[in-house]
Amino acid sequence: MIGLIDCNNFYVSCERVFQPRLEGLPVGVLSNNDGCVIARSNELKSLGVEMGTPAFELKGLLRQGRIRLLSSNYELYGDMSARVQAVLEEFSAGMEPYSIDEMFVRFDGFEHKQLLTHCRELHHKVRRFTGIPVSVGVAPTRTLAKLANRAAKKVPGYRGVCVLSAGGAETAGLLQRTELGDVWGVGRRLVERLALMDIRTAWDLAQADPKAIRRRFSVTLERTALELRGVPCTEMNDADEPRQRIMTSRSFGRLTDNRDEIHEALRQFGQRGAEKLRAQDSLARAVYVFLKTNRHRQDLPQYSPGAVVELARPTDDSREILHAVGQAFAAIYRPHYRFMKAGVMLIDLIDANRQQMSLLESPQSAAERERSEKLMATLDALNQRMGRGTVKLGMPSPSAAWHLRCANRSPRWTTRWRELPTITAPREARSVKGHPRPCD
DNA sequence: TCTGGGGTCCTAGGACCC
DNA sequence: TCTGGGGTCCTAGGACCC
Repeated sequence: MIGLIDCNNFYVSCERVFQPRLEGLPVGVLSNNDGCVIARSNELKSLGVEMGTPAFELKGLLRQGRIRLLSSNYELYGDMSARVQAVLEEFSAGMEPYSIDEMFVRFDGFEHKQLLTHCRELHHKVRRFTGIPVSVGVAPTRTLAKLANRAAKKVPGYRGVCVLSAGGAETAGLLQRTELGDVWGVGRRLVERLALMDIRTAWDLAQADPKAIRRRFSVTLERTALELRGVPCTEMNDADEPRQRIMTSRSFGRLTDNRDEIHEALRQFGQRGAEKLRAQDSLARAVYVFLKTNRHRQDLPQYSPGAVVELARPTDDSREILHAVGQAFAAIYRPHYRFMKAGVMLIDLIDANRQQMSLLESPQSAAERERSEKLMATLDALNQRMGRGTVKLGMPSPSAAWHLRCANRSPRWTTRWRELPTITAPREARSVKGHPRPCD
C-alpha cells in the first residue's frame, strides 16, 4: 500500500508553529517579490481568496486588518519539511519526497485495521514532534492515495486519515463523487476533452476502456485510468534521481532595460544554478538564457527571447557557465525593452562521474581540472557556511532591480543562530520574539 | 504602480540513415 | 507513367504537477 502524507496549508502552518498568535486568523504567504498568494490558511480560503491572487488586489482587506500576509521564508519551510520527513522515516520502510509539502511512503505487510492504527499514530506524532498538521491518504496506487488524501482533508469523519482498498464500496463511492478535474494528472484541458466523451467523474474514467483512452489521449492518461481502478502504473522512486534540468529565474522588483543590471542578475542566476549542479554531482552541456517583458503591460512593446549556448565541454565550473551566460545574453538583449523577468536554465545534464569525452570537446588538462574542482568546492563551502551569496564572482551591485522584495518575512527560526527565537516568560504572559533581517 | 518559481513526461514531426 | 519503407534521434511545444 502507498501512503501520501500532505502537510495542511504548509507554509502557513510553518509560520504558525513559531507565531501561535496567527492561529485562527486568515493568513496568506506570498510568492517571491511579494507578488501573489501561494499559501492560504483555511480562514483565508473561506474569505474567497483564490490561489495565485495578486497581492495588490488584497490591499483593502489588509488595510482593514482583516487578513495577514507574510513574505515567503523558504529556508524555514525547507527545514520544517526535513523534520516532517524524519518523523515519517520511523513509520515506513520507504519514503519518497514528492514536493516540499508532500511525501509518498510505502506500507507493506499490514492488515487494514492495523494500518489504520499505524497511520493514526503517524498523524498524531508528526503534529506532536514538528507542530505541522498533516493529512494521510493510503491506497493501492498513488493516484488513489492522492484521492484518499483529499478525502482525509475534506471529510470531517475521517479525522485526517483515510485508508482505501481497491474495489471496495467506499472507494467506489468516493470515485463517483469526485469530479475529473480533482484527479491527479487531469488538468483543465483534459476535463474539456473528456467531457465530449461524457466522461465527467473519476468513476467514469475508471470505467472507460484504457486502450481507447490511450488511443484518443496518451499513455499518461491511460495510466491514470488504470490507477483509479487500483492497478499500479508508477513505481516508487527510492533513489533520488538527479534533476534533468536546473532552472534559476526570478521576476525583478521593477521593470528594467538596464543592460548591466540584467546581465548581473543573470550572472547571479548562473552561479546559483552551477551550485545546484555541483550539489547533485552533474555536469551541464549547454546553457539556456531567457528574458521576458511584462505581458500584463499591453501598453509596452513585448519581447521575450531565449537562446541556447553549448559549452565547450560538459562542466560544473561557474566561470565557464557564466561565460556562456554572457554570450547568450549578448545574443538576445535589445535595448528599449523593459524586462520583468529573466532566467538561466542548465540543460543537457550528465552524471559527473560518468563523463565521456567526445572528440568535439576541447580538452582540459588534469591540472586545470583539479584547480577548477578545488576552487568551486571552496566557493560552495564558504557559501554554505556563511550564507548564500557570501562569495560571488564579479562585482557586487547593492541597489539592483533584481533584489527581492520581501517586506514581511519571518525570522529563519530554525536555521540561523542570529534569528533563533528568544522566549521570555513574565508572570502575565509569554511571548516569542525573533530578529528579522532584510532579505539576502 | 503591483501578477511565482520551479519541475516532469509525452507526442508530433522533421532530419537523417540504410 | 511509375519514384520505398522502416528505423532512430532530436527538438519544440503541450499538458500537467506543486
